[in-house]
Amino acid sequence: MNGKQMIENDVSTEEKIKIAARKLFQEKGFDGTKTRDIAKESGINIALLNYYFRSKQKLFEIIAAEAVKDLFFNLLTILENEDSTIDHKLSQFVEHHVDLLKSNPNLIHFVLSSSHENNPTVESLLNDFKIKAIQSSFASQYIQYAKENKLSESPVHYLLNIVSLTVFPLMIKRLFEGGFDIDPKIYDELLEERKILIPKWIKGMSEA
Amino acid sequence: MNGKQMIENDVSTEEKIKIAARKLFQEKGFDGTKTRDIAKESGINIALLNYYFRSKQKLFEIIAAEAVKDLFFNLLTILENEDSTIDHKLSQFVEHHVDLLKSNPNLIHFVLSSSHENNPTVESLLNDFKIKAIQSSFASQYIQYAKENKLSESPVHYLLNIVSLTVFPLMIKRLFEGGFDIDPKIYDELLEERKILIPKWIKGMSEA
DNA sequence: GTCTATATAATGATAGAC
DNA sequence: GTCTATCATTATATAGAC
Repeated sequence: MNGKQMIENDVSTEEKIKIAARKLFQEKGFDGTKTRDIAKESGINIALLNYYFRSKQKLFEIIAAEAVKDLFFNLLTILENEDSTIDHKLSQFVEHHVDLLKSNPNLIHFVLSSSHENNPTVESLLNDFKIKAIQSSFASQYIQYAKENKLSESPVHYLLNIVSLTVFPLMIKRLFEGGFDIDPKIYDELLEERKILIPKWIKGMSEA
Repeated sequence: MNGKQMIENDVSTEEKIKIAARKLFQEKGFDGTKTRDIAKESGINIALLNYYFRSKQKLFEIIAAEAVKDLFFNLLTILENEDSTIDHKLSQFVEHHVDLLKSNPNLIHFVLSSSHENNPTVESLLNDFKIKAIQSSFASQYIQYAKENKLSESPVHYLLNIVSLTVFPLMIKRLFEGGFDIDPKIYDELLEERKILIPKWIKGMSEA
């Protein structure tokens, strides 16, 4: 058995390429990222990229698929937890996304941009997720919750509000900090505060 | 005077190019848009594009600058109106942006993407706007308002919430409709409802 | 598996005729 | 002002040696 190429405690070439590709695609998008840049960033050459992934397009699709999963997989887990109340799911949703997007600020932008550019791979992955979410136990749990709490507006508003309040501030983090010499910690603290504030606000909104 | 090239009731070549460029840049970004595509879309050829705008880059900068202005110019007018209360400005803000982004759904995405990709032109335009907003009469008016209403949280949260609730649902309009056969009118009606609901919600949040 | 060299295609921009 | 033809560069992908 001398085929063992991936040494323990090290990173395989394939993974090196993926790491570089992920970084560049998420920063500059598909068209803005050149295979040469990926090769340089990962310390290999273009031939190897094609050896492992056959084409830039195929490599992109792998990266995009993983990004969608990163963004949505844990979300489904949260939504489908049968032992959790709607209120608890709300708290978890906010906490999870603030943490996730603080550590990977480009993730949402990448997924939104890719779907915006009518990327079929991303579109179909997003669609799969939407179907799963609608079919999940969360849907019926939420309907029950809305009845009990006599939520007057459409449930779509309720969900839109939660996502908007949580995700949008993470999307404009750079915009907020750019230009001035604002310490990134200030905005990070603000985001931490929102983990607690958003559930509180959502309550207040329903009662308004 | 035979130099009159722009015929009444018609569109100049320069404008034709800009219209095509605006559409494509906003859909596909700088790197995704090819000069040949712009030429084809506007019914002219690449040579003319360079004749009028010297380069793809310069054309992009013009389009990007106009997009930032479209997004922010009216906003400053709303904020700086001395005869308007904070509450009224809030209503105007929501109404204005729902209308603006319904008619031009790509505008925000384009501006956010461009700033995301560290486009210096867009960055500097956004920065100019931020300075103007901070220096505007709105800033002091808001501080006064916050005191009177004893708003407990940071004013940044207050502003973030308004923008998040207003803008984010417009950013994911396509995402929401895509995949299923959802009538776009449904989401449009939802957005219309938000013109009235968001100011109400914001009140409720402050009191939570 | 990894590299260098190269084929093939596309892209931005210009020259020069009309 | 507008066009066709063309150049120079860059990009993706592959061939073939090691």
